[in-house]
Amino acid sequence: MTGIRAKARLETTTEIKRLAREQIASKGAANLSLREIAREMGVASSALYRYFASRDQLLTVLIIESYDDIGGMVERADANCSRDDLVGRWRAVSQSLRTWAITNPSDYGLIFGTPVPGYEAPTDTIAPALRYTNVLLHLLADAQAAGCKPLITVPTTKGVSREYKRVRANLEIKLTDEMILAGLAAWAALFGAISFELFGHVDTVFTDPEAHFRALTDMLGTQMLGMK
Amino acid sequence: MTGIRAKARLETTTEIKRLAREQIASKGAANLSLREIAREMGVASSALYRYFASRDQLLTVLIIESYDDIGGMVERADANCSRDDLVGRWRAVSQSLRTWAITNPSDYGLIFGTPVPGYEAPTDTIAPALRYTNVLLHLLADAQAAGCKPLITVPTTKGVSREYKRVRANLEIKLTDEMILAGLAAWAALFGAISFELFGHVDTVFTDPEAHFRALTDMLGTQMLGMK
DNA sequence: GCACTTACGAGAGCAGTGCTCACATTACAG
DNA sequence: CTGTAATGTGAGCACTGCTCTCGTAAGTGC
Repeated sequence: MTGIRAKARLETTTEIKRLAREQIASKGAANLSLREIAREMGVASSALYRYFASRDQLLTVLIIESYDDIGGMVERADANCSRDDLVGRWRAVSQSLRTWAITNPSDYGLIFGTPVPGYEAPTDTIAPALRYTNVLLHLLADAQAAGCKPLITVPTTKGVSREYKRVRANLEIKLTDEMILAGLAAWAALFGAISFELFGHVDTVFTDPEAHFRALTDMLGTQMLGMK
Repeated sequence: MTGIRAKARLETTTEIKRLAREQIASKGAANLSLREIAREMGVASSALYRYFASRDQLLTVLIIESYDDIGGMVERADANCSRDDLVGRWRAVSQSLRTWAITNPSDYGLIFGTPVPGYEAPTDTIAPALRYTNVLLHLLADAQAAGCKPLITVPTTKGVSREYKRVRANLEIKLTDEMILAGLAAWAALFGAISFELFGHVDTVFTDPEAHFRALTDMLGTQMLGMK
């Protein structure tokens, strides 16, 4: 395997993925057609199977790349802020998420939308999927270290404490129950709002969804980061 | 059109829908196959087109029915509570939503998941889609009438106020900006949490997602309904 | 009760899909 | 320079949504 073939292979692979993304964007993931990709590339459809074992595998690769893309985006947005500007970091992170989602709606749907039936996310997707989550977790940890406390707290039941204990163990970050709850709430609201906007559940109501999104995330930030 | 044919038609129609739901549940909406339905019914595939103009139209009908189903569910949950027990109503509404979503995951995906590509939701779906939304809106209105104020408020910008003005006009309910923001935040968090749970983004973390969900909605209720 | 219309189902057919396989070609390695 | 492994081909299988023609059966007006 000298350079020539390897290079050609890489080029063909990326070209396939590029055309696949194009198709997904214009006609949706469900209508992704390998034959059409082949047609556009002026090649026999069977040739594509030298590069991807199946349609599903192609989709998986695209999903992993999307996870990495969004992860990098969020990491960069966070890194651009001064470490102790927690509110600013939260704003940057949430804004970058929404921006990415709007710029790549089909990729967002691929990740956060209805799972493809019978499609079991391979373990390869787990690590990339955690990248953006880790950014928020570190933000929460830093907030806690800085003495932030969520504004609203509710009495936690035994069951919840047990669950959050498990979360703590999984994450190796020792957040308080209140912080975990606040973080998960903000997380859910964030993706709920983005999904609503993207999947067309609010488009008849808002003309400027970004304004609302800013107000929403500001509120979430206030709740989550509380008084320092 | 005397009874006999009309009755037969109704029966066939419901049977088609039943089998379609079965298929969607087992293999996903994208893999819904009219031919397979026909096969299971022991009938020619073309016969189905006497009942539904296309696969998309069948999907639309199913979506509308799901909207009505979830709407009725939420309405009943709300109606079962004493009118002035606002916290209880919020709990009932959010719980019933999650329960419905978990009981009918494929229907939830149909409504709140990635839209089927190229599928433009017909106007017929708008009215049923508003049923469950109205329940929350009336809850918010009652809360405001009872003197509730959201706990956390953020300074609203001009842009947001303008947007919320439009919301108010559309809804014919005069909620304050703070109430609208709190309501939308709770709404987003609710569906974000349910989507995460259903679409498998948290199943590695929680063993008892309901406990967390309860804590989450309690917190949202506290924020939204505040001090009476 | 009879003729007419309408609803319904059958089955062939079109264009598309994912995927497989035997076969040729071509680039690389020893 | 020869053997091997990677690559592309094109036919083919089984499937899909959907259309069209055609025969039959059910309901309707007189």
